[in-house]
Amino acid sequence: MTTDSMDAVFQALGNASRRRILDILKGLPGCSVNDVCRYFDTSRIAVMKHLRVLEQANLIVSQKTGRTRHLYQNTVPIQMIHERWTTEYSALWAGRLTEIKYRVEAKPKIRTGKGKRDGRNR
Amino acid sequence: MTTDSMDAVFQALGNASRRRILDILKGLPGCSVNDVCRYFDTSRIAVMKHLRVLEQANLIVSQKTGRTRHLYQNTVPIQMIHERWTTEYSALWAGRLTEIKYRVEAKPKIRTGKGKRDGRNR
DNA sequence: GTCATATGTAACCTATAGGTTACATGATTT
DNA sequence: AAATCATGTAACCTATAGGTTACATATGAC
Repeated sequence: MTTDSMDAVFQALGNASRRRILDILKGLPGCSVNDVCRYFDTSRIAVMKHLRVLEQANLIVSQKTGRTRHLYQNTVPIQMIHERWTTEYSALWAGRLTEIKYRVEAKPKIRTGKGKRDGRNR
Repeated sequence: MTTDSMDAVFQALGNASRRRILDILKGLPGCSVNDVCRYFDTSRIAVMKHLRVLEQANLIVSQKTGRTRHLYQNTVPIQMIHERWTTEYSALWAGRLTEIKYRVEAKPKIRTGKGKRDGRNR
């Protein structure tokens, strides 16, 4: 999982309406766009934008049959993040802070151009 | 954990620089703002804005001694989300999709005012 | 064929994200 | 005391988020 796709997943999850859509699709797999809209007070277009964000983050998939678009939750990205975290932070989850291996490496900083007039802002 | 704080946590995690800061603090607990800045090519102010977002999401805490501000990761919010997900999506994690209980309830939709001229956009 | 329905697209608006430079302030060092 | 250093704040800029209305298109029903 690339860092860009992690960006997309977390950003998509960073909105209560979108998390709610995932809950709805969990309960009504294959439902239509209008079905989802019934749960919201906002316009259909706003919901469709949320669906677009979720689809680009690969958190949902859609399949069109006729004129209706059927929506399904895709649990793979959340599973991948879950697995990654449980391995990477396993010591933290268990509360065993001392077991964490420190492995941060400082990359040489270059910071070319783009101003930097006042050195105190570095 | 309120939905607002979940918003804050996920939004904070939805940025690679901020996730990187968490990794840095995991490896260098108690380091200063300038220490963190050495890992980035952006200005110190940009890093401080990321730190503000992380602190408002409660993902880091800071303690000032003298003129230096010491930064520490706070694992509680991620632990809470992890726990919530492992209970709520436990069937999904294990790949047992059929075990999920459907429990979505449709709230009556009212949608007062604010336009709605074209009914097709509902 | 006509009409209603489900979805898609375009243009617009306002608030926020993420970056910058300039400047201010308190703590250490010399 | 003076200089330096770590941090904080203010003002600004551009791109994106999240919402709206208006319009377009394709499909199902009668």
